[in-house]
Amino acid sequence: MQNNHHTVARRLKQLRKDKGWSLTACAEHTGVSKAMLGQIERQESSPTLATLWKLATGLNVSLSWLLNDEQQPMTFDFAHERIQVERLLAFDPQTQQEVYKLCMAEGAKSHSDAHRHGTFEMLYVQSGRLDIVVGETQVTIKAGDAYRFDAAQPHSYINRYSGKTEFVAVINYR
Amino acid sequence: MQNNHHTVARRLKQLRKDKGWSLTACAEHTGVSKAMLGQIERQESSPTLATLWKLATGLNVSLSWLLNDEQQPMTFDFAHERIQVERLLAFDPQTQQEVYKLCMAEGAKSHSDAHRHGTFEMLYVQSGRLDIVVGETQVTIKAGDAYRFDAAQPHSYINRYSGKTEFVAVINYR
DNA sequence: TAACACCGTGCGTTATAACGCACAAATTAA
DNA sequence: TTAATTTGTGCGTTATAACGCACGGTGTTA
Repeated sequence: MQNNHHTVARRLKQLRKDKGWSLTACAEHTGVSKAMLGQIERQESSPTLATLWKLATGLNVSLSWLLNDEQQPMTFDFAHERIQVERLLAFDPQTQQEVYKLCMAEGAKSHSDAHRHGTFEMLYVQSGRLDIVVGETQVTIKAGDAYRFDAAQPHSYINRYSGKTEFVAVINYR
Repeated sequence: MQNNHHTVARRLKQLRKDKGWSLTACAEHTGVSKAMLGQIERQESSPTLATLWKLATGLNVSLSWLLNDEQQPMTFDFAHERIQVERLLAFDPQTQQEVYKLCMAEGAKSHSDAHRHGTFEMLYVQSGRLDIVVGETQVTIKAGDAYRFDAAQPHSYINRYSGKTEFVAVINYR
């Protein structure tokens, strides 16, 4: 049984618990039989797409979310006193997104290892300039501009310019 | 048969065509039988999660992508001369995201109808203040703050404050 | 032209998803 | 405390997913 069955089981159990639904109540809301819900939670059966769709709509979640592994929130290296990090929006399992605002002093540099496949970042530079190095690619973003890249590669933020740089990092996990 | 079956069928056909694979070749790569592949493409059967997983891995795509409809880019109402819109990042099919920067003059208001289920927006206010009305909920965001909401509900942006408001809108489609 | 290879479809068979129902255990109500 | 209700599991039945295989159609080659 692949990871996805495990994920669906975990998600279903959690959602049921959150809503305070018994298998019977959940069956009424989703249109999937109580016995089948039990089988899914115990990973004793591989649900069809039609059944998965019933689950997603009855539980009011997206199929993607129901099938995907929970991602670990990204952690910035907070040890740099020349880099200030403020979390604007916490990681949300529903949207698989988190948002940070960073302020990098002149000369500051921050490196991130590759994240899980499918993760991407969108940066919006509010003031100053920022150099982004993604794999072998280097890009400079100036104030008012945005840049999106595949965060499943090692990447660095560098402020090689005079004065501080302020930017917003939006991270979307897949 | 729900939309998802139609989506899977379309995706499978397209991928097969792109790779130049016959049903036989595709069966060899995915471990799903030729006859079943045909059934899926003709939407004559609802594949199980195990089969979907085989497809996704054999075709080297994510499950999410295989199951989700291609989204249409959002369109802002450009008719308002009191609202300036700049597209920072175009809609990208891979990330299903697009990014805009908006500047709303004092008193300006912009309304959006509900988007497709699963769409969400993240707003970052750079300067000024902004009122967001989502369904029955109203929130005020001030400069430096971010807010995320379900864009599958009708929503409005309103600048009820003196002076202009500048903010970034990040739209993620599901 | 005939022979061959490949293609997608449909059929019958097997495996399993999905169900309704009964039941034991757990929980709640009197 | 007992009785009533609810809960999750397992069983047998039904429906259907998934398969191997045969077949007609198409294209290529000798």
